[in-house]
Amino acid sequence: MKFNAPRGTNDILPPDTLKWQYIEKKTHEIFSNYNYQEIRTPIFEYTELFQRGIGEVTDIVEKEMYTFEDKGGRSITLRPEGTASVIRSFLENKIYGQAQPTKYYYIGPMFRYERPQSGRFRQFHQLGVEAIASNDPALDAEIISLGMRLLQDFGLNDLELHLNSVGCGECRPTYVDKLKKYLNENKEQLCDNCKSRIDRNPLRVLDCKNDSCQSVIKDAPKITDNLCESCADHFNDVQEYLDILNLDYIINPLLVRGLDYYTNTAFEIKDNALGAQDTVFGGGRYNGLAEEIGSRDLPGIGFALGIERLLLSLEAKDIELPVESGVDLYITVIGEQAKKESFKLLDQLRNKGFITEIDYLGRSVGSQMKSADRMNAEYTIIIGENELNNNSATIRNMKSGDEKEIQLSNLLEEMKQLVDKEDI
RNA sequence: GUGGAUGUAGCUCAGUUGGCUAGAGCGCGGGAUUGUGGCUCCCGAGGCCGUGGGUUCAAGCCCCAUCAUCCACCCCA
Repeated sequence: MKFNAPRGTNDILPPDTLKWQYIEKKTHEIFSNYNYQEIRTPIFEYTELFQRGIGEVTDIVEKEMYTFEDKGGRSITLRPEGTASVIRSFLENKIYGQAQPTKYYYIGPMFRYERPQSGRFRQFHQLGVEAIASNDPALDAEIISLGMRLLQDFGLNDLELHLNSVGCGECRPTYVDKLKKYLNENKEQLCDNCKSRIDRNPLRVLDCKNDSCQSVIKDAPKITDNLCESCADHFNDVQEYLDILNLDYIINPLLVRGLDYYTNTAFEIKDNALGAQDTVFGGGRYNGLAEEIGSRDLPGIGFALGIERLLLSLEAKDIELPVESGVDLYITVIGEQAKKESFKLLDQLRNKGFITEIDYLGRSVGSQMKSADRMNAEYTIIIGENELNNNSATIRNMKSGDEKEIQLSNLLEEMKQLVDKEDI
């Protein structure tokens, strides 16, 4: 074995690709239904976009980016997430000049340099939405319900929705100061990691799993008790809209998100059957992002869903996506002459829309039948010397084993009758 | 970046205290049926035992290194 796929990357092979196609198809359907439109941005961007957008002190920017210099000496980074690119595109293309809000969705690969583990890869795939230029809490609820609707359509009904508000530029700094003060007072009980986080990123202390830290966190001031009036109102309204939609949620004041641009609403959908990486999708509002990477103050909200994690979640629950594989017809040939006749027939059948296959390995009749069986062929069309002489073909129903010989001139018509295909 | 586990056939895995040509099941190919799949039976192909060193008369097994995979931490999708 000479080559491996690079660490943390995966080949997606048949029949798994069918699942991916199904997910993509459903995504297009459902997102369209909510009137979100697809946007496709580059896989790489100038590094600075992510540094500014995601935040210099985040883990992503500090240690997880695939950054390189191109031949022109520019610093380029493979996108680690989708939102910064979408907002950049929105601003660059002056979409703000059109009727608002703008509702986009995207689907594609993202890249982060991390040690792979269950549910985490260096190249992974997200589908996500962004609703830009409105601060309406109804949109927060719409985004969340859209994600839940997608999961529901895949058969996932029992995932936990965690909801929080992380405040805004007004109230968060005040809260962070308060939290810092509290943490410093209880510093002795915190793990080393958290001690150093008090100054660097105090919100992160909140989701430390260390037991001793947990006991400190339990009585720490909660962001939800320290929101300014407008943030508190927004948070209440989001909950009200979620209630209207009958969506269950868990208020989780400890939920913080690792990207700097989040404001107000933050949410994660977790599947506790998943292990350490249990967030299937997560997102929130990012009212400060556009100003950070552009010059306009534009609100926005979105989520990103990890396709690999969605697949893991389905697997954990033994849910099979309704994907179909196999062929309608398999042509079994006996002899060189029959192969040549059949090759024309193969083409005609395919032109009529039948998924049709033939042997390319010169194998025995038995083996050809076996192949037909393995491909789940509905019918096998057998053509040998007898049939050649009669200008006919023998068709065999692979389920019942029934066979009959029919004239080649009637074959196309006959197969239309027998094979249930709506588009034929 | 840190820690733990694991690398033997296409896949899942056996392989004893180191001891002759390295095994099974499944899958794959052929045959039993000179033109018929699923069940059964027979035969067959396919292994630098992850890689490189070392110890030994002798290494799949012991030691070291290295690479890869998995899991966890950090953090996130």
